[in-house]
Amino acid sequence: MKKTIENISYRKSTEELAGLAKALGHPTRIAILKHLENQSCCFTGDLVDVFPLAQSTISQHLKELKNAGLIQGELKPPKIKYCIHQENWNKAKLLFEELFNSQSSIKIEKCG
Amino acid sequence: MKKTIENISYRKSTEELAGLAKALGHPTRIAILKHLENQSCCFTGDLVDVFPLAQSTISQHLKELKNAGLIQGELKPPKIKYCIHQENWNKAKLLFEELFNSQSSIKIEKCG
DNA sequence: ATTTCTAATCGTAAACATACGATAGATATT
DNA sequence: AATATCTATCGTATGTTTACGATTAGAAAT
Repeated sequence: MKKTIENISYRKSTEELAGLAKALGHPTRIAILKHLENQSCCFTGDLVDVFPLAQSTISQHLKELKNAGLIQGELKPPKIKYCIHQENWNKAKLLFEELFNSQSSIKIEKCG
Repeated sequence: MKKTIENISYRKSTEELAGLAKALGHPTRIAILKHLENQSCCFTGDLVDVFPLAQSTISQHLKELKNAGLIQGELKPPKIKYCIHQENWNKAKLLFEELFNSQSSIKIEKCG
């Protein structure tokens, strides 16, 4: 990003969808989510055993998923239990569905 | 990426989904796709008028969408007509559906 | 042949992402 | 109080992305 151009603004749903997609845009994070879907929840340590990555790296990925709202962490001292954030997960699902299903049949044919 | 670790390999569908999500992970590219859905197709030049971005930047975004397989370009000299790649679009749709719907009810409860 | 039009590519700067090890903080256990 | 455990955060190196302007390439029209 060369220019510190005043940022282009898009519709809220566009920004949201892009943000979610970005969070999903790494295989490790997809794998973590798939793991959570089977598992109902897990701890950081579990994932460190599953993936050949440093604990700090896993933690970083979890943070991104949490920032995107896709997962939530619950304190279970001394551990932290991560689960899918069901409400946001459903919202995300809807946003993707909207993208993939919204091809209007009334298309503006501008092309030759 | 500090380490030139021999790359972790994930299941094919995980890699594919992550790749697609990454391509969707920028608001400009989401907006381009939404535009294509209404429009049935468009030319690079059209998008340059719609978005306050340089022509080279738009072209770059189109390239990424093309690499991800989400759009295709058809030569209409001297222009190039871009459309949604319907077959891959449907595949992508399925992969996301699979992610969002696959929460197994038989969850392995490992958590306290 | 020259000009015009469209879009890709090149070169580049700045920002962001991904990985690591090391360290710090919070809570149990001893 | 001291120790052990778990996880987040810091600092850092390296690779990738995003933006730009300039240039190039291809086709059509003059």
